[in-house]
Amino acid sequence: MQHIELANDLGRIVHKTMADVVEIRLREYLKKKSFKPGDALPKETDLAESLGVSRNVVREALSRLRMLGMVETRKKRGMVLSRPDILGSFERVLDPLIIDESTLRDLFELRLTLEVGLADLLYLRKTDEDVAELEKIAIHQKITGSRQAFRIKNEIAFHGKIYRMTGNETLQRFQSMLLPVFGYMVTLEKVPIIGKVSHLDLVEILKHGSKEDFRQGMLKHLEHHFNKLK
Amino acid sequence: MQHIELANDLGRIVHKTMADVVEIRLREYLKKKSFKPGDALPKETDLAESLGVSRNVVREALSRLRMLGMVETRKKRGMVLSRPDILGSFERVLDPLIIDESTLRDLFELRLTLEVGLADLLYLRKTDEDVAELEKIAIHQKITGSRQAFRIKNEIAFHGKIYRMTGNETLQRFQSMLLPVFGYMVTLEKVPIIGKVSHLDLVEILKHGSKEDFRQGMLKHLEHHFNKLK
DNA sequence: CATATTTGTTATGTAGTACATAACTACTAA
DNA sequence: TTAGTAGTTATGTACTACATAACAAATATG
Repeated sequence: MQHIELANDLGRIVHKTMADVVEIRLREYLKKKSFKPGDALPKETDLAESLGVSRNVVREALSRLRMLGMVETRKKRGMVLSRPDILGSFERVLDPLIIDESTLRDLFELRLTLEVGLADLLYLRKTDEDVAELEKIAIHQKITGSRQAFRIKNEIAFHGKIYRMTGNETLQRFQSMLLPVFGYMVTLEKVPIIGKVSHLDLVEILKHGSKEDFRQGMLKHLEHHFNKLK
Repeated sequence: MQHIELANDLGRIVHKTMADVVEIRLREYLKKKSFKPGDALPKETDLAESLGVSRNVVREALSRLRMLGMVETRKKRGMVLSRPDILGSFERVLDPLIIDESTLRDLFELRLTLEVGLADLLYLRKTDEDVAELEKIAIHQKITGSRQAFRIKNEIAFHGKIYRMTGNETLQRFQSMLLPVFGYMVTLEKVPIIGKVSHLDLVEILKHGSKEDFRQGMLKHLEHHFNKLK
C-alpha cells in the first residue's frame, strides 16, 4: 500500500476553518494575557474586527469555549473568563456506543488500575460511618441476590461508595462517568462470575485489616477481570 | 447569609441559549437514531428548519460537536458522525493556570493512585527491551545530576516510559496530559526530595522482582508525596 | 470507445445587516 | 432621597447573500 505510506509521510492536510483558527487564537490570547477567572473579555464585535473575521465566526469559536465552561457571557457585561469543569467536557463524549472497542478496553483497565491503587487514599480518609454505610450496601446486596439487573446496581453502589470514601471529588466523578463503560463490559460476560473475595469480605478488611490487606483483597476481588487481560 | 441559602434552595435559573438547546437536541437525536461513525447527518438548513431556529444557531451547536470530534463536515457531502477523541476535549481545558487548587490536588492524587495501581498491567506487558530502555533513562538521570530543570525532565521521561510500558494508550495519553499538573506541583516543593527508592532501584525490581515488590517499591518511591496528603 | 474537460448542482463556510432583549447608567419626578 | 423612566450597550437570534469545495452529469476530444 504505497498510497498509505505516502499519506503518512506527507501528513494529512487538515483544513482549518476560520472558527478553528479563531478558537485557537482566543485560547492563546487568554493564556498570553494571563486572564484570571472573573476577568472581562473584549466584546464580540471588537474581537471580530481585530481578527478580521465576521462576528459569526467569532461566535462559533466562543460557542465552543462557552460549552467547555471556559467563558461565560452575560448580556451587556460582556464575556467573563471562568473555571472550566475539567470533567464536564469529558462527560460529553463518553458514550460507550461511540467509543471504539480498544478505547473501551483501555478505560476498563484504567478502572482496574484505580481500584487497586486507591487503598492509600482510602485508608487516609475513611471514617467509621463510611465503613458502616458500605457494609449496609454489601449486606443489602447479599439479600437481593444475584439477578443480573440487581447485580450491576449493587456493583455500582458498592464501588461508587468506595470512591466517595477516598475524599477525592475528581476521582469520584471520573469513576461515575466511567460507569457506563463498566456496565457495558460486564454485560459482555454471559455468566456472572463471583470473585473469591466478596464485598462483605472487603468491608471486613476495611474494619480490621491493613492498607495492604485491602489492596490484596481488592486484587482478589477483581481477579477474574485481570485474568482476562492480555 | 440567608441569601445564599435561598439561592441554594431555589436553584439557580440557568439561562439556556438556543445554541445550548440545539446542542442537546442534536445529541439526543444522534443517540436515538443510533447513528454510527460514518453515517451522514441532515444538512444544516434542514436541521434549522426542523428545529425552528436560524441556521446560525444550528451552526453554533454543530461547531461544538465538531470541536469534540463527534461530527466531521465536508463540503457537499454533509456532516458525518465520527468517533470523538475522548481525551481531546479533556486536554483543552487542562491548564494548571485555570484549574482551581482543590482540583489540582485531586489530579495529583489521581496520578499517585494510578502509579501504585499499574503494577499489574506493567508486569503483564513489559518486555525486556522496555526494561532496558527504562534503565538507560534512569542511568542517564544519575549522570546528569539533580539540578531542578533536569530533575523534572528526567522524572517525566522515567514515569512516562513506565506508562507506555503498560501498553494502554489511553492511560498513557492521560498521564501525559496530567504532566503539567505534576510539573506545577513539583515546583511547589522548594527542596527536591529524593525518595528512599530510586529510579534505578525500580528498574532492578522490574528485572528480578515480583509485581508486589514493584508496587511496594513504587509506594516507597512516592512516599514523601503520600506523606503530604491529608 | 474511452478519457478529459466543462458545466451544473449542492452543502458548507463566511460576511454583513437588522432587530430583540437583558443589564446597566443616568436622569427625572414625586 | 428615592422610585421610576428613558437611554445605552453587548449579546442572542434571524435572515440574506455569496464564495468555495465536492461531486455528478454532460459534453468534447483523442
